[in-house]
Amino acid sequence: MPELPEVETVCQGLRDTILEKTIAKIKINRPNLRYPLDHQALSTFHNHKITAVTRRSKYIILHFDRHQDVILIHLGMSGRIHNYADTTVDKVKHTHVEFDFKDSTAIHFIDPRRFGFVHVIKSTNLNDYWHGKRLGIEPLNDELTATYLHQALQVKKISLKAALLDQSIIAGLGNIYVCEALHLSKLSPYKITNTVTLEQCDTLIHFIKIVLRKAIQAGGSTLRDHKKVNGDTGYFQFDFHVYNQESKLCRLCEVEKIIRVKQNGRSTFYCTACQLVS
DNA sequence: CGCTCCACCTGAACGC
DNA sequence: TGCGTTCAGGTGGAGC
Repeated sequence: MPELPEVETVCQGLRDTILEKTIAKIKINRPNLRYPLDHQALSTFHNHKITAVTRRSKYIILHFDRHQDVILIHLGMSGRIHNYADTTVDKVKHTHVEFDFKDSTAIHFIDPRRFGFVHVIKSTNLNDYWHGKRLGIEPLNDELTATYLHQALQVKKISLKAALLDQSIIAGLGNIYVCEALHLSKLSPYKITNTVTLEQCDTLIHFIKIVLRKAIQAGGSTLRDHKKVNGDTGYFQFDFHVYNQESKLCRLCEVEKIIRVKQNGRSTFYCTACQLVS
């Protein structure tokens, strides 16, 4: 499911529903997702209150009152979190973790493909954790400057598409928003990183921020799995210029048709007329 | 070391 | 209807 806008949408939904709620019980229905679930560590959150929900890249972080650890949730490709008005509802297929609250509401972690995971980490070790994952900077942060990106791209010789998917440069972009940002920037996904100029980096950053902000406003993109925590779909998929728009007319030049190619094993959608290598 | 590929899973969509 | 194939929003380890 989820790139940064989808994860941010889920975080916002969680803030609306579970802040200040106290965990009654965390139920684990499956011993492992991508990684083994730490039953013991998760049980230490019983009777603790959620004080904040934050996001780093595509990770959701639950913070608690009087607890030195945080719960990290990654949604993988197909993960979602659903809010329930009571703890006794019938759970849907692939509900792997249930967080029951003292007020008898609940949130469930659902993930058919099980590429997602739930980790317990010491708050003080969070920075080390991000460091270990080689996470780069947040795209919506002011830290993302043309100078930073230019420097990062200059030392590499890979396609611009691959570089933007590299989480150690910018953390949070995925296949959809990289395709969209490249198109708006009129840059070829095949352009080699060390040929990207400072000005082009500036343009790229401008459109990365725009496309992410718009997508967050739209509640993310629902292709199949992504849902807000209340069950609503996002609707940014209706604003796609290139992603999943194969053979449709390019919305920039209105002449050429969007094509789909394979890059590093993943689909790239782009306009051969607008998105130049030079 | 830098980079590409593939596995990890389930399920939906499509072709025959 | 059913079976086989391909594809999907991410990540990280193997191998070149």
